[in-house]
Amino acid sequence: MDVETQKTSRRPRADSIRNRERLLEAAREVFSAGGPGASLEAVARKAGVGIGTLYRHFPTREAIFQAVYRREVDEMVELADRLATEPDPADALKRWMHASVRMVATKRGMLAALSPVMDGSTEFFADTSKRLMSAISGLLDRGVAAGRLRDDITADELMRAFLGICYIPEKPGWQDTVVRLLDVFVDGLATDRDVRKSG
Amino acid sequence: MDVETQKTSRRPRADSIRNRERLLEAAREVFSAGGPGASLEAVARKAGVGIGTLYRHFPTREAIFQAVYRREVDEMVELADRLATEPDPADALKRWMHASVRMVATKRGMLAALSPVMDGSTEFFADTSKRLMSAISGLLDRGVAAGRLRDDITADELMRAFLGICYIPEKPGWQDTVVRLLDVFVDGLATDRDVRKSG
DNA sequence: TGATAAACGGAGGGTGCCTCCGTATATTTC
DNA sequence: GAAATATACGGAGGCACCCTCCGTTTATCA
Repeated sequence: MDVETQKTSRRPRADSIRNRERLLEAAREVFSAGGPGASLEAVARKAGVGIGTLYRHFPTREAIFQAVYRREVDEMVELADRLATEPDPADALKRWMHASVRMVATKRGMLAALSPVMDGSTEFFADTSKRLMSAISGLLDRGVAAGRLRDDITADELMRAFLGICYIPEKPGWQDTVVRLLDVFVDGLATDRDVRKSG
Repeated sequence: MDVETQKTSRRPRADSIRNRERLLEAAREVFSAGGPGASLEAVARKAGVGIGTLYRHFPTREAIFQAVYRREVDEMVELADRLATEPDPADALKRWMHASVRMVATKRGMLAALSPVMDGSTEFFADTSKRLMSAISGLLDRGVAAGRLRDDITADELMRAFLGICYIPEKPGWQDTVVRLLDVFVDGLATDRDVRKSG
């Protein structure tokens, strides 16, 4: 089962790896722009490969959605790790949320497209949301340990609040509103009111 | 413009009215079951009319979505009115939210399908959300007036909290979780802790 | 430098989207 | 009650997308 133990089989072909990469990049762009109605044939065209190639790499619509989503989550987790060195935990939390809002914004349609098909992907979402959770709780815990953030809010609640606030019907200025509300929320989390200067 | 003043033109044909009604009913069922991927031809088939008839009544995909959605909102508003006679305002609020969760649950896919197309419908959503708002604030105000609910939460905030809590990735037991969280929220709204018995 | 496993591309059959227009019928008029 | 006509109806047709299947191409291995 383990890839490392499969010495007997050939190693993956270079064009296969390259095309998979191109497809993921193209899908990210197409989904961002087109939302749920995005056509898989458009993705293949943008990637410069045949439609058959797309379907070999990602047998179902769900598979390619998930692959792109997983990549987004990776970036959010990485950003959280990078922000772990920030001097001010509340500020780090704000920055992480701001960046994540941008991702949620561009990927909103994708997530919307995903939910109806999620019957078989419960475990996939359990996994990714666990990773998101540990990213968010890393930032939160550090702030609590430093005595800079309240200790009566769990990472789970923080995530729910984050997603809930992001879930606002879009109108002009949408993202600004969300960012402001999130800042207010984090200000409320802070034990020290001085964080309010930023925004 | 007013229908009543149009005495000069013929009155609408009976079959037209009947078919429109059938289409709306069929659309409600198909969208509930199938989500955003639901086919308009399936709606026409279910309604027992030709596809052309569907498109004459609802020229765009958006139009039929909106008509169904408007009907749902009507029911939520009516329910709020009916609940206005409940003795316990907090209980009325809980009941309204429970029923609304059920609607959000079945219509989730529909709403998801709507958001990407919402460019031209900003004013439509402004209208319906205004009506939802007055329904919710009716229930809220009555509780505040009776001294049974806190007065520092606006209807707008209540609605945002309601929608935010509803926005949870679905997993088994999903709706139960939402109902419980909503109850907790309303309990928190109550000035008198005794309401906690229900649920 | 072959041999060949693996990947590639795109034709093709099916479905849905939406338009258009010839046909059918409900309403009105006489 | 019958003719006139405004109105609505149905579905064919052209286009895009979905997904499968398989003949062709090519990267790897010996």
